Amino acid sequence: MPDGKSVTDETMTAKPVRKRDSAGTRARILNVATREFANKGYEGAKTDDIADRARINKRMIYHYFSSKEQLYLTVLEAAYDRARSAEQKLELEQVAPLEALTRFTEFTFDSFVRDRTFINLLATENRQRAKVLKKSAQVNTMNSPVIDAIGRIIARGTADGSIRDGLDARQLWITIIGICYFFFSNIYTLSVIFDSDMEAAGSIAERRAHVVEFVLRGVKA
Amino acid sequence: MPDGKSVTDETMTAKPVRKRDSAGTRARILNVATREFANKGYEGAKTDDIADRARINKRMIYHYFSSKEQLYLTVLEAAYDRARSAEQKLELEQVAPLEALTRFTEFTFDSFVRDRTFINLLATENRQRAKVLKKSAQVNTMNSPVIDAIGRIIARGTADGSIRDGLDARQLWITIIGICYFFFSNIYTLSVIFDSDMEAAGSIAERRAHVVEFVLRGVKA
Amino acid sequence: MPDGKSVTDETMTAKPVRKRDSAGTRARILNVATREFANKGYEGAKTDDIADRARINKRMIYHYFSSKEQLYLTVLEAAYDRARSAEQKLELEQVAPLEALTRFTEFTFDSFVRDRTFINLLATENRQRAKVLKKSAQVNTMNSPVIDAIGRIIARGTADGSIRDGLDARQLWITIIGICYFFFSNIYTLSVIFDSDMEAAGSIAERRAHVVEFVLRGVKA
Amino acid sequence: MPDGKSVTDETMTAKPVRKRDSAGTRARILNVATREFANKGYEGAKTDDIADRARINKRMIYHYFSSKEQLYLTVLEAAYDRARSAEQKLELEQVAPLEALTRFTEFTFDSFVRDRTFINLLATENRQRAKVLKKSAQVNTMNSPVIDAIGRIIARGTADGSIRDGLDARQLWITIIGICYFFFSNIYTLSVIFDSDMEAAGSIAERRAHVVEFVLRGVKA
DNA sequence: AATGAATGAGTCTTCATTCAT
DNA sequence: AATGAATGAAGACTCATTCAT
Repeated sequence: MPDGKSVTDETMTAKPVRKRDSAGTRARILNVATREFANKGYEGAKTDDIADRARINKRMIYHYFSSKEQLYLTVLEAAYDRARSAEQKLELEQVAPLEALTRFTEFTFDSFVRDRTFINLLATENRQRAKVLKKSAQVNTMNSPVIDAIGRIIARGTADGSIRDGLDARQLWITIIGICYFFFSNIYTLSVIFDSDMEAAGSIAERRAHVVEFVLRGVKA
Repeated sequence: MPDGKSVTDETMTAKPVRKRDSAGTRARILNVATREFANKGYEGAKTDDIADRARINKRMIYHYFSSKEQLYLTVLEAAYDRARSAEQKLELEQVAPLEALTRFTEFTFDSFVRDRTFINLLATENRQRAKVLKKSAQVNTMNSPVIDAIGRIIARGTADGSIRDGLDARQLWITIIGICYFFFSNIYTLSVIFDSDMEAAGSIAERRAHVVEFVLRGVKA
Repeated sequence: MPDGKSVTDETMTAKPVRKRDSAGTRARILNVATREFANKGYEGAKTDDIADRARINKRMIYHYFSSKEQLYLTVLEAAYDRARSAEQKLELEQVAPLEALTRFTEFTFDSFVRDRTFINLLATENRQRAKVLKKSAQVNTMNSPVIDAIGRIIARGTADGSIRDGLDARQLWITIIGICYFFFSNIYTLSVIFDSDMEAAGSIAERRAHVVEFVLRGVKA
Repeated sequence: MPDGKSVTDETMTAKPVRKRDSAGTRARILNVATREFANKGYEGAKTDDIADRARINKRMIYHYFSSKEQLYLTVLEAAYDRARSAEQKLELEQVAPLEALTRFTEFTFDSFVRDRTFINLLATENRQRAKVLKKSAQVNTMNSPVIDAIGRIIARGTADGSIRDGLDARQLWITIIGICYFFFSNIYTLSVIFDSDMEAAGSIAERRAHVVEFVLRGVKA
C-alpha cells in the first residue's frame, strides 16, 4: 500500500516555463495538486494555489482535468498506483516466511517515514466516505496482488511450521498496515498529547523495533 | 482514547427554542459543531450550517466561542475529555493481566464501532499538523492515566509470568489503538478497494476476533 | 397584460445608503434587477452589476433571493403582477362594447409606449422556453380576470348587435396584444430594415391609429 | 419575413470529418451557430459549444468569421436572406386581392409553425437594440420587395372594390406579421399562463382560423 | 441574551480569444 | 487549412466575521 517513491517536486527544478509542453504541464499540475490535496485536504486545497504553484494558467487545470474533483481523483489513483508498484518490487517469495513478513512490515513502516502523502490523501478521502474514490474505474481490485502474496507467505509458513494456524491474509495485511499507519497518521496529535516529538529519529527507531517484534510474535507458530 | 458515549443529537429532541437559555444554547452549538467538524473537516464545516442546525443565530457562535477555530478547539477538547472519562471507567486493576489487556482491546474496538466522531476529528487535526490542538492548555498530559494503567498491567503480567518481557506501556498503547483504529479510520476506502462492505456486521465481527487474538499473541510470554 | 406603471428607478433618487433597511434594500435590488434583466436578458445580466447599481454588497442578493434564478423569477412575477393590476383598473364594464375594446386596445398600445420592460422580460423568458416561469406557483392563472372581462364585452356586443358572432375571448385577447406587441418588441430591427426611426412620435401615432382601426374592423358586426 | 426553409442540421448527416473542406467547414459552423444563437441567445451561445457541435477546432470559427459577433451577424443576415427568398416564391400577383392576402397570412403563420429560429434570433437582436444588425451593410433595405408586393395587392383591391380604403402597405405588413408572430414568440409563457399546451395541434389550428378571419375582416371593404 | 443585516475577500469555474505548430 | 495549448478577465456564488438593534 505505501508508496515507495515520494512525489518529486517539479516546481523546484523546473526550467523557465516551456510553451506548449502538454505532457509537462499536465504532470506539473498533478504533482502540485498531490502536494496541495495531501497537505490541505480536498476543501482546503485551492485551485488558485495549485495553478500558481504549477506556474500555469488556472484555465489549464480545467483543460486537462475538467474539474477540481476529477483532478483530485486522478491524484488519488496515481497515489494508489505508486503504492502498488512499490509493493510489487518487494521480492517476498524467495525468502523464508517469517523473514518475508518482517521485510514487508519494515518496508511499510519505512515508506511512511519517507513520505506521508498517501496517508494524508486517505485521511481526506475517508472523511468524505470515499465519495470520490467510489467513482474510480480502476482502483477497486488494485490490492489483490499484495493480499495474494501475503496469502502465499502464510501458506508456506504453516506448511513449514514457522507460522501459526488460522491467519487470514487480508486481516493480517490490515493489521500490519494498521500498526504502522496509526503512529504516522496521528503523529502530530500524539506529539502534543505525549508532549514529545514523535518525528524525532529516536522515537521513530524505538517505534520501528516495537512494531517488528510485535508483528513477529503475532504470526509465528 | 475512544469515547464511550457518542454525541447525542440535541436537535432531534429539542423543545421549541427557549429564549435566554445560556447553557442550552452553548451545548446545542457544541453538539452540532462536533458533528459538522467530524463529518466535514475543519474547512468543510460552515458556521452558517452549524448555526442553522443548532437553530440559533449565527452571531451566537461568536458570542460563546469567539471564532470558528476556538469552537473547533473546544470540540476537540471535549472529545478528548469524553474519551478519557470512558477509559477511566474500565476496571482493569481487578482482573488478570491478559484478561485486562483483552478487555481494553475489546473496549477500544467497540468504541469505534459505536461512534467514529473522534477518529474523524483526529484525522482533520493531524492533516493540519495539530495546529489547533497545540494551542490547548489542557490536553497535553491527558493520556497519562491510561498509559499508567497499562504500565501497571504489564508490571503485574511480567511478575506473574503471563506477559513477555520488554514491553513498553506507551508503545503497547499505540499498538492496540492502532490495530483497532486503522480498520475504522479507513473503512470507506477499504470497502472500495476490497469491493466489499466493511461496515457489515460480519466484517466487523471477523475483524474483532482477529484483533483480539493478535494482540494477545503479541503480549503473552 | 402590459404594465401600467413602469419600474421606478430608485437608484436615481436614493438617499445615502441606509444601514439596516431590510425592505428598502430588497426593493432596491429588485428594481435594479428588473432593469438589468430587461435590458440584457438573463445571461447578459450580471449579479455584480446588479449589486453595484443597487449600491449593496453582492452577498445581499443571495441573502434576499438565494440565487440569480430566484431573483429573476421574482422579477418576472412582479412584472406580471404589475400588468394585471393595471388592467384591473380599466373600467370596461360601464361603456359600450366597441368603446370598451377600443379603450383596451389603446391602453395596451400606450402601456408599451411608456415602458417595454415587460416585453423584454417576456422575450428572454420565451427564449429559454419559460423554463423559469414554469416554476412559479402564482403565475399560472393570473390572466383569467382579463380574459373574463373581454368575454363579457363580447357577450354584451353580440347581444346588442355591435360585435360579430364567433369571437373567442382568449383568441381576441392574443390578437389585440399581438398587434400592439410586435411593433414594439421588434422596434429596433424594424427601424433598421425600414431605415427609419420607429420610435419617433410620428411613427408611433401612425401605428396607433392603424391598430385601433384594424381591431375595430376585426370585431364589429 | 419568415423563413420558408428551416436550418437543416448538417451535423446529423455529415460524413466523417473531411480534411480541408473549406466550404463544408464554414457551412457547418454557420448551421450550428444558427441553432445555438436561436436557442440560447447571443450571450447564452458559447463558442466552445459551437465548435464541439460542428466538430471543428475552435480556432476555425475565428478563421472563417473572425469573431463571435461577426459570426452572429452572418447568422442574422442569412436568416433574413432565407426569409426574403421564401416570400419571393409566393405568387401573389396572379390571384384575387383578398385571396392574395389570405395566402400571405397563411404562409406567414405556417412558416412559424415549421421553424421559429428566426423569431428567436429577432428576440435576441431586439433585446440588444439591434446593436449588431445595425452594422450590416446588406440588410437595411431587404424588406421593400414584400412591402411593394402588398402595396400592389392593396391597389388592386381598392380598384376592384374588394379592399377598403386607407390601408398602408407597411402598416398592414406589420399587422399581419404581428398577429401571427406574438402567438409563436410567446408560446411558452402563454402555455404557462393559460395552463394549456399552445403547441398542441388543436391550439395551433384554432389560432390559425382566428387569425385568417381577423385579417380578412380587417382589410375587406 | 439574542437577532438579522451587512461586508470584503475569496472560490470554483467559464469565456472569447490568441499562440505555436 | 487545421489543431491543441495557453491566457486574462470575469462570473455566480460562498465564507467567516462584524454591525446595529
